[in-house]
Amino acid sequence: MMTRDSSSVSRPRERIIETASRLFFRQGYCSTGINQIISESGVAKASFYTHFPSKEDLVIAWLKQREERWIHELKERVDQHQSTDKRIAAIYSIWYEQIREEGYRGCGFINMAGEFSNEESPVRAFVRDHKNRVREIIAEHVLDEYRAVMKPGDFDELVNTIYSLFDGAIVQAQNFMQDWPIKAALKASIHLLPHDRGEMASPHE
Amino acid sequence: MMTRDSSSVSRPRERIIETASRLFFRQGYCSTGINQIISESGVAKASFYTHFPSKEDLVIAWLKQREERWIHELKERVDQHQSTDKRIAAIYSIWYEQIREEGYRGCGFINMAGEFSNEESPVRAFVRDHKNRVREIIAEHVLDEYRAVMKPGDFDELVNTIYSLFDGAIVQAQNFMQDWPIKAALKASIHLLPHDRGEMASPHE
DNA sequence: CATTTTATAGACAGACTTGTCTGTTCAGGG
DNA sequence: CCCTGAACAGACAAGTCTGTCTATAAAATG
Repeated sequence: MMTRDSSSVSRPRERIIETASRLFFRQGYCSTGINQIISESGVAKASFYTHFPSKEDLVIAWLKQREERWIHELKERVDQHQSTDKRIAAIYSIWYEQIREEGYRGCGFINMAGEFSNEESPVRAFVRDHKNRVREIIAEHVLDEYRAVMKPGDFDELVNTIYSLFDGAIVQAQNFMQDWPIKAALKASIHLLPHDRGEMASPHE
Repeated sequence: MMTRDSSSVSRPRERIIETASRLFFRQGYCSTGINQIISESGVAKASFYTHFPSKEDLVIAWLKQREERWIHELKERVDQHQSTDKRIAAIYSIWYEQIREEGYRGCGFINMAGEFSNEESPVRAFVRDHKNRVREIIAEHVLDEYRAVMKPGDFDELVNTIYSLFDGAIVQAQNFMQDWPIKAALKASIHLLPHDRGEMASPHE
């Protein structure tokens, strides 16, 4: 077939990660072989193994890159808005766009973790750390204005709940290949915020 | 090794499904080979292929059995209680028990679906149907008393939200291997019910 | 220009995959 | 008692997998 990714525009290491990104995400870890990765990224097998000691090292490298881009994108979208409502909407906006694309595959991190049953595995550890970082963004960039006016325990619980709702919506959307889980979760998240909650009339912003 | 499942107490077909249940759930679909299944269930390869035309037919047969047991268990637990609050707690009680066991692996259906990227695959279709049936149980066995007092659209949205929260909690619990997502989701689900709840009754547009 | 690094193609090893096939053993029913 | 059907063991086919190795070519660097 020879479907070179972007020929030789970028250096081998980048080409490999870019191809792995596409294939691991679309097909999953087990169902993607090294041979497909090297052939589609137009790289020799030996070159592959000089850059990555093993297949698992590659998937970690990919997750690391994905994490960086993802956290950056998330912060950028959230920080564009002042009101908590709009900030919550911002974190959902990414998924709202993705679900519209062909072949939606949900959260790459969750999907990868699902294929590694050993919870001590580096992949599982990385995904756990990633999810903690997203959780922190929700706490510090999205819901921060509630921290002062709530008991610490209640605030943490609010963060956890909104985060569970978020991940649940992503998984459900992947399952049904429809966007109603995203919509419902967004609405419910705003509804879960404590006090006043007037349907309209958002004073700030 | 010869780790026969339950020797020859049950007929081959049952032994195979029981072993597949354990291995597919714990290790995943791709990481479990036919050879391991036949060796651990103490069955000849030829016997396996007379009962199941292919590995995929086996995983479907397993999911079918799991579905029946699961739906049965769920209904039984829910119907023991009268109040909606307790009924919601009942659906979480299963997971609350499972997370305490060694090697928690979350929802077998979600995990399987994650390994089949082709959304037309029979496995994906089955999981989709399963999730719809669980959703129906939430609507008809858990939240039914709210149906009459809400606008149909609002009721559906409530069901969807509580269901997303449910699945999200399972996935998060699997990720962190802790039970706080279950606790938080249970509390939030009850909080999301309309009427009297906490501060005031909001018209909920 | 020479040397060193880096990438290439592709053969190869060895283990593993699903699935087929042959032949044996054994229990139940006529 | 014999015969049929089901389960058994295990070799085998054909292909996959990850990872190693050799040998050549290109590019970068002194």
